[in-house]
Amino acid sequence: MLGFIKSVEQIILRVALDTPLDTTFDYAWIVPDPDQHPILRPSIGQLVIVPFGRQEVAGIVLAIAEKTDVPPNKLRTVLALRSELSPVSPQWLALCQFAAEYYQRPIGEVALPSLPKNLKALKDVSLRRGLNKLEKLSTAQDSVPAEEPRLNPEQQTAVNAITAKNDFAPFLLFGVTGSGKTEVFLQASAKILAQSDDAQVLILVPEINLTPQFEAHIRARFPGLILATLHSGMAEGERLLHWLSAHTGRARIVLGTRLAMLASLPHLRLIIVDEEHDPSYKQQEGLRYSARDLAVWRARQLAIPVVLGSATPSLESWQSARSGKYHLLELHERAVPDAVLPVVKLINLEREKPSEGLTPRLIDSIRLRLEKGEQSLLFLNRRGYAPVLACDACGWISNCTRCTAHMVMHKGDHRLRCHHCGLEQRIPRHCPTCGNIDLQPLGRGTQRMEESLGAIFPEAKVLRIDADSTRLKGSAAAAFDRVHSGEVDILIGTQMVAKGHDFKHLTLVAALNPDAALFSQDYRASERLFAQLMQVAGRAGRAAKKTDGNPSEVLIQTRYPDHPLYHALMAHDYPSFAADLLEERQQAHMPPFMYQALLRAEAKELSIAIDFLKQAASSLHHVGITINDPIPMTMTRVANVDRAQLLVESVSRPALQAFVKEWITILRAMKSRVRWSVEIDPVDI
DNA sequence: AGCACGCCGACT
DNA sequence: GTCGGCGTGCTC
Repeated sequence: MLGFIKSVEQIILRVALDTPLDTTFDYAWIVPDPDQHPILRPSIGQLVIVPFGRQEVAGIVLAIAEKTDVPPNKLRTVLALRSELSPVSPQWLALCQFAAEYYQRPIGEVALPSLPKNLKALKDVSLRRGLNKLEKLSTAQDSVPAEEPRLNPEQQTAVNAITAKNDFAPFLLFGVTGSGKTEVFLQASAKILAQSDDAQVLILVPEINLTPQFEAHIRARFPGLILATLHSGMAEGERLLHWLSAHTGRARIVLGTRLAMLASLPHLRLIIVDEEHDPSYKQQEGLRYSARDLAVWRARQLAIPVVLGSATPSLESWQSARSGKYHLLELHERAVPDAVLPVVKLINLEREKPSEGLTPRLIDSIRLRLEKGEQSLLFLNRRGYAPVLACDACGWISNCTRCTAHMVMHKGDHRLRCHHCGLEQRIPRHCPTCGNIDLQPLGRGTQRMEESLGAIFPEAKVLRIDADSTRLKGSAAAAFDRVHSGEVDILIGTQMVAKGHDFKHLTLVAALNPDAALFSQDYRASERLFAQLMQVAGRAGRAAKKTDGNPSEVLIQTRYPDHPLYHALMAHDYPSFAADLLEERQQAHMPPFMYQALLRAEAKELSIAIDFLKQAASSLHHVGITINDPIPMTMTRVANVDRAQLLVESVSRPALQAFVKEWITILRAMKSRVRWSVEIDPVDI
């Protein structure tokens, strides 16, 4: 009897769980009797199901120990070991560990949310199903790979540099739209994949809409390869399958958005971040990580190359390239056949009065394109019909009752809608305060523009692409297809239309009202505006030269035609624009010459949030750390919650890290009822 | 974060 | 009489 009991061996598993509690959790694992079962020993990186309070949750084994400090009456036993799933690698755990420390969150809150839900399910049926499906994925392929276009010398230099050595090497690939960055990505990938028969390449794009066309490129070029895609728009079953194919090493190329950065990739040999400047690489909730920054860390850890590509790099990356931290690869020419840079012209709104938001010159230009059978793209970064509804008689305006924001008029479904909290109501028939029935929409959104265009050009096919018109799954792709097919004459859209798509029949691009960003509170607004306009301008430029030798045209309606941003844009001169901004940033001690952390606080009343931040500000002082005054956020109230923030700065990243780490401990101990969070390297301030 | 327990207000 | 509000306490 005694002998039998002695043979039951217990070991301790240290497990990471998805909870804000900043610890790991110890569980007992009873090693089954080796006489009856094959020896089943858990290993580090294995997925387990454990009891946690009254719940049962998934966790990851971080360590295995002989004993624990947890009192025996509290120690509970692992419910199940997902041994059919190979453990995640120590390198992947190290990536999560790094992200957890850098962004000041427990590791479980990094590692577990990055796994597909079906993997973490209490029952292992979906995992089994996924693994079965994976088995059946065939690599057999009979189609012939599309031919590799010849590279121009600059592209060739870039490919050679990227693939030159088996070591960490960060590259900034700088080149305008059409300069052939994609081709560099594809051929560098091809080389890396050819170097070993298990190598994996990770390619990140800023948004879901861009995955299909990149996917098409990859499939054409690598027909025999298993490609996994990872983005937030996937069904859970599909996501599990793709994640598994990456994790097991079967997928050789993984294409995805920001969240793909945290995929398990055991044989990762190259990371590519396309449009690296794009703000969507920064997660804006939960763990607020920068996928681009993690890409560079992960590449260093694995001693592999990483390529950041952009026509308008982030100032952070540009500065790193200037300082020699990154290797700059430049593509000057438009490598795509028949492509020339579009001509950028400004239309002075002070001199040319617009009607319905369109100046006569712009209307003439659109008409000209219509007559030639070419497409026009109008860029207006404001969805809805009108940003606000107002009463002329008493001054009432359609403010949201829960936010510091206007409710936007949406004409189609006859509603006022707050874009921040989702509050909706019918458009009132008369003014809620004075009863006046003549309510006026103020300003112009894409819907109203669409309506005006229809009236001015009744013969033209007008298509609107924005978040509202593409709400249904697959409708965005369908809309873009209609543009590609040439069926559409005039395209009106928000920033959704600015990214990625090359429209072959497009020869006119117009920015209708970009000025607002010039004088924004947010010092990054002009950097973003430049990138956005450059990007939207890049949509044009193929068809015109082919037909009549004229380059495509970009028209910008502005009240500030002398603004340096527009001049840099006309000259297609990102480097001098960036040099000016960097000079300003250095003078003003702003990023990338300064590191920042932001403490945000939310409360029912602003004063409560501010008081909390004041208390936080005085709770800790370090040499070399600047603590600014608490300020209400620009949009103070969202969904009936008041928000304020406190910026902390330092020229030293480690000093800032150390400060924040200690600070968070103090803030937790304050036991305030205020909801707060700390963000490292914030982008919206 | 969840989730449960716990003690006070307006309802079938 | 109870359904349910959210305060606070705990999670190996």
